[in-house]
Amino acid sequence: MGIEERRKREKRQRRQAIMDAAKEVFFAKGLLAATMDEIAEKAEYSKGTLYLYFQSKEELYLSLLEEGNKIFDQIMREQLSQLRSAEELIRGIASVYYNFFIDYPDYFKIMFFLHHGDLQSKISPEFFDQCMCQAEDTLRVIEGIIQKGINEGTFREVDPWKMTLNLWATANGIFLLCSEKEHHAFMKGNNEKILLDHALDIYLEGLKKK
Amino acid sequence: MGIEERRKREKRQRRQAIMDAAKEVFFAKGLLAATMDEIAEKAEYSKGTLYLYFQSKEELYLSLLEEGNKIFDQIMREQLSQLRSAEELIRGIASVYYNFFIDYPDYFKIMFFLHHGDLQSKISPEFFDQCMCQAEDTLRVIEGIIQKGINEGTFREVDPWKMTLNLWATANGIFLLCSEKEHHAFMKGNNEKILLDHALDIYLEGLKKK
Amino acid sequence: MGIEERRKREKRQRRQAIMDAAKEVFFAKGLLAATMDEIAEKAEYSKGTLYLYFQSKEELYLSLLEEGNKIFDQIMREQLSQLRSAEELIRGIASVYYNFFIDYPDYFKIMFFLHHGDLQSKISPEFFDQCMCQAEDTLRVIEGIIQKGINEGTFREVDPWKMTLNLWATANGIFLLCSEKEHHAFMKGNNEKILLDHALDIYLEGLKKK
Amino acid sequence: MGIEERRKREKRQRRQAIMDAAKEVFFAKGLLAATMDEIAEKAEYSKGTLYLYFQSKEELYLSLLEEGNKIFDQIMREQLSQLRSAEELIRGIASVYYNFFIDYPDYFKIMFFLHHGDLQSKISPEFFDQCMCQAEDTLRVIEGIIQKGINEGTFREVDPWKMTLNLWATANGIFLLCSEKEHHAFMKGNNEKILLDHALDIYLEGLKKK
DNA sequence: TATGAATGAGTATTCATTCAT
DNA sequence: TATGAATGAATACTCATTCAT
Repeated sequence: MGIEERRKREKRQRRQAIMDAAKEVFFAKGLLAATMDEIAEKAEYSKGTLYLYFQSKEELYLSLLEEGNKIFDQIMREQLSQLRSAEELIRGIASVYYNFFIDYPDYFKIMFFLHHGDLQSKISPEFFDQCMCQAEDTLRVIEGIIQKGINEGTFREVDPWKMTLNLWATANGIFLLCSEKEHHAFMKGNNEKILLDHALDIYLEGLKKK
Repeated sequence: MGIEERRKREKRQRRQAIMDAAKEVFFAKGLLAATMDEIAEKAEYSKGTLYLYFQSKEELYLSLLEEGNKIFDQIMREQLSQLRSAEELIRGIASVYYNFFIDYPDYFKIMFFLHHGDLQSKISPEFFDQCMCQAEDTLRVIEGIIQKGINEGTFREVDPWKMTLNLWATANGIFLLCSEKEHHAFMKGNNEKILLDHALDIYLEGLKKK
Repeated sequence: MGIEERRKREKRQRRQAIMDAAKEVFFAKGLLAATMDEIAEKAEYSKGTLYLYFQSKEELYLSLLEEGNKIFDQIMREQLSQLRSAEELIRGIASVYYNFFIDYPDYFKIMFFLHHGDLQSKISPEFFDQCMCQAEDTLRVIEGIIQKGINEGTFREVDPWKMTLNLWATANGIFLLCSEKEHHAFMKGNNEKILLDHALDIYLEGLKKK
Repeated sequence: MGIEERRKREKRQRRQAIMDAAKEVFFAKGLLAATMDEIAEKAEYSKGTLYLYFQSKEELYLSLLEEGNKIFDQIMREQLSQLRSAEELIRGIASVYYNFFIDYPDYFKIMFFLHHGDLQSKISPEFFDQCMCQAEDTLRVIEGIIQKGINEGTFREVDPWKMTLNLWATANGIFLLCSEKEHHAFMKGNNEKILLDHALDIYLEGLKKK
């Protein structure tokens, strides 16, 4: 009885171990430059074993994406239950996004650079769409919050969807900037948190009704 | 004398022809997936010839980056000569950046994705630094403009450097968003220009002294 | 006792089940392209189990050959008991060979293509000899029949062994031709049976004493 | 002037050298078991070089087939110019086929076992058809000779096409038999030539009008 | 200077075989 | 006895780089 369960659990664990190794390698090198050899070595399994769990390099890569999406989805949902004022909600969602970026930088970057390299040609359009839709669902929540702010008279009458895209683009731009340039002198004293908060300060000031 | 000159000019032209071919291929396929064979074919030179002008695939790639930096630098300088109000300057620089993105999408993306995966390990730190410094020079100009706005009493007393980074990150985030998601339903009716203008509207509204 | 017997019987049955699966796969794909995975799946046993019954892929393949030889031997023997005229016997044996080809195409082709490429290097010479000897025994029967025809004055004084080899080669040539070319226009209206009968007509006409 | 020519000639020679090495390996091991590594080693070129001349293992294999077809075609044509009696022509063509088998055993076997392995799936149907048609053209010549013999009153009124297929199948069966069994005791004193002549003796005796 | 021919290390993937349970 | 998990050697094919001409 327990034997079957144990096997399944162990199988899941091995699968996860491979994914963990893959995450490191894919993030460090990118999809194309990463090699199954290196992943296998890092996972401490033979290359053949990798193919028992994933049909191809691409499938392995995509499995990480899926995992990232799921994790973000869950975190999001937990936070959304605590509704407050529009401004607080905006800052709250930014905070969730920031935390995800900090806690799961690998996932974030894999998700973010999905487009890069030759994955696109090997990704099934269905899967790609699925990712987009998941993302849009989340963004629509933000749009709703801005609309709420407008309705309540807190915010000026801006286009809530444009504003949503601006917020998202800004957060991504900041994270990207910090990832790339974090070691550079001109970033001194600034990090994702500080810059994101600063951007929100200005944005919210610009949004508020006077 | 004239002979010497002609030779140099021809040499420069051949080098440029190779870079032009490389640009197309690198942009279409990315650094790793692009092959010297394909670049050679497109340039209508033999593969061997490529190595007379560039020591390696990576050097060829980097030469494009350098070129992009130079072009942007020049455009920037031309615009900076026409100084006006702080707000106009901010919008002006955004416009320059936007035009560069539109006119030279290849350069922009090569510059922008420099960090991602492939190249990182092969780039010489010196070269990386050089790029950073060039970028910082430009950003310091923006900082100066914001400072000017504050001094003149147009803008609130924000941290001009943080604001600069925010603006840059936002523009990049928007361009990236539009590149990746341009074909998706939720981007309908929005493009780089519209979103960038919208972001500036809100930012500038938030920046202005009341 | 009964237990022991049942076990042996079951063991034999499992062995046979594996061989049946192997037959399908080997015939469909050939020795090299067939995989133990596929055979295991078709046999509904694990790959490991296959190795309990057969030491290697090649041994499994050869076991089929042996089986084919045995079956042919048995059919042959049954027919040989009904001796009649030399011509009838020749046609009878051709008919047996034809029926074997039709009823057991898998065995036939495995036997027939034993020599080709793949297996040669891995077959033990002893096993190969064993097959040859089995074949020779059968051919000697045919030789005997021709000799009988000569002795009885039915056939001309030909070399009975050469004639035997001719008959065998002709039958094999026809079967091979039909296997390979059966779908081609120029085979229209002809098949193994028709061509074999036609060849026998001419051969027997040429053999008969005038 | 001569430089270009020399290059072409050398290129052809290198191509031929690779084909010669491939012939040996393919014949010894079969399509599937042969490796590009081994062919490269035998040809004394690097594996990469092979791919400069042939796009794939299969293309290399097929190039041999094509070569074989051409050679046989040419030999055939030369012999056909010397028309004589029907019986002589039959024996003449048999002789040509025999000589081809002796002189080009590699080609013969590659052509003959075209069907084997997984080539069929990778061969373009056009190419396959082309081979068939070439073969049919030759066979139609034999058919014509038999018809001629019938018309002249030399041969009995048999189906000339069936007879043609019989002759072809018999020759192939004999060559196959001799290839496989040449080292075996029961083949002693017999070879392709002897058996083919013997088969023709009987066939022609059976064909002749009495 | 320009070329095209050659190279060989590198990559994803497969599969017969082994072995602990 | 039966399994399924793991292995690693093998294989076709690629491509940046070199070099003789």
